[in-house]
Amino acid sequence: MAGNDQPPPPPFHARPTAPARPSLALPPHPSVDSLFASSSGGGGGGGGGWLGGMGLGLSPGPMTMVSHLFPDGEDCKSFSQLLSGATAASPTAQYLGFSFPSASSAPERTAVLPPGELRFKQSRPDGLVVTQPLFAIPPGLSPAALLDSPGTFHPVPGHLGMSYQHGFLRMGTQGLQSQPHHVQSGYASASSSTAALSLGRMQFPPFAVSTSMMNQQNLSLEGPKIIESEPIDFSRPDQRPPVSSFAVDKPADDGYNWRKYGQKQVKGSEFPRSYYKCTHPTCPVKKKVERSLDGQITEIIYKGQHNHQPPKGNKRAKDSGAANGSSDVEESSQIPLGLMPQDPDSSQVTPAQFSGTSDSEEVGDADTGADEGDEDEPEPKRRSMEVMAPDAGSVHRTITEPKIIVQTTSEVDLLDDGYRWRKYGQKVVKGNPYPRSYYKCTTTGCNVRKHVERASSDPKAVITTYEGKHNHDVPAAKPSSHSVANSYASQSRQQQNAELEKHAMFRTSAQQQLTSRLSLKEEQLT
DNA sequence: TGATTTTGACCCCCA
DNA sequence: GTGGGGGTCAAAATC
Repeated sequence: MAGNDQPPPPPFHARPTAPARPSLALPPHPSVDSLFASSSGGGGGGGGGWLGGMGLGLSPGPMTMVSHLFPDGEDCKSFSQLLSGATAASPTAQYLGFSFPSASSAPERTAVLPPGELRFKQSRPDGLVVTQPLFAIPPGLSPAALLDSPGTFHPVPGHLGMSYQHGFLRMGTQGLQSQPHHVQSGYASASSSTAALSLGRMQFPPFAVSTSMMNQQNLSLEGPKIIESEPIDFSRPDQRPPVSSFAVDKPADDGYNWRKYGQKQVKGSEFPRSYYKCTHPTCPVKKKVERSLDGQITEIIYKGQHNHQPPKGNKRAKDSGAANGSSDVEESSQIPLGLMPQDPDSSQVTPAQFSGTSDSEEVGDADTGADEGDEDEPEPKRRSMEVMAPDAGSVHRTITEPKIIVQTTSEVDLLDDGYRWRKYGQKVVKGNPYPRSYYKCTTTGCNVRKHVERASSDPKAVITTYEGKHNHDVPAAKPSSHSVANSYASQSRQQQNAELEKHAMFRTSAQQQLTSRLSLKEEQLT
């Protein structure tokens, strides 16, 4: 009995946790390009619909991108919103350092902070959309909680730094929503992972981070700045920088046009499931998409096989391409967020396909150069390739996987994070005179990697992206001139590890797959 | 006005 | 046979 007989779905915070569902999204169509051809039936239509472009060529990029920006006068409680606002208009916040701890999938989205520290609840901003600069607050971070926490969010004057990363920010914001939802879930959603938020000198404990932040490719620094200024009182509308918004509400853009014909709260899942049909008259293909509150696609299941070619020059593609200003976001909205670990049960994802994922992490580029020649291609497109390994299959699954830690290291030792690393790659990225470097933890058996990227405008501004979780303790401390910085880093590490430790048990097989694939890739490189 | 989304209701499968 | 749950329909709403 569905529908009418069903009692209204319980509030998310009350919903039962769902088991981790490792899966990989494989659009039924092999054409990578089609993935990016913005299509999807989305569009016009009334009602609300899809929040942002889900990844996978997708919209809220798999994430639903939402478009609310802080309405004037509205009491903004969303930390992400606050940050977004600050970022957008206030130089003060132009250099906010975010530190996202590694990769383990966070089974729960509530990060318990030490007494006196911020407590990031499961709440996720509900569809925050900022034009730019976009600031990403990982889903799982409770803006409300953050702000409500006494004495927690007080940027140190002159140290309120924000990593001004376009791509990353865009990605990150994709899933943000304006209204925080306190979701209590034990579901090890791949869409979240622990992460440490670093605000200036403040090291916030791990919190859930959406996979939307996982793609390193978007981590390019564009004009990071460190500005000395008074802390912003985000609670004051008058101090909130103006921000514009745009709405991105569309289903996964995989080159085909889809029409949503239903949505339902599925038992056992904390996320609503949307049903789409290919709009082609005779095409039987359908797909089910589950999205998390922050708009991220947590799962996509394709059913059937297209019996036609992807529409060319579909409306979506045309529209998205023309979008001014927001086009960037739109574009990013189509970027699959984070890793799309292969479904352990699926044999449809090949290593090559997966490499696409790595590609998005740049590591892939450095390692294999597989994307040589694609450099001129829009990153979102390349990124989508990772996920889209469209194989006309009957059922494909996808699930986002958090995994990258992004942290600006203006105040933290650029490379000395306590672990030992071996540089295995470096790459010069277009538009950035400084090469991106790739490191691998030297500890045997540890597959953690990190990618260090310097801002083109300020070599001191670095984004370190961690991938994976250390399976060992921090090596004996080594002398460092950055004692202070390291103390923060150390503290952060401890918190991260503690959190990771806590989440370890929830690690999904998907992540294991990821690890194995990374290993494979590494082997291929060597 | 047409396309698309929303959403309650209905249908069907299965334990 | 019954009820739960997933999938689909279709009117209404929206753009």
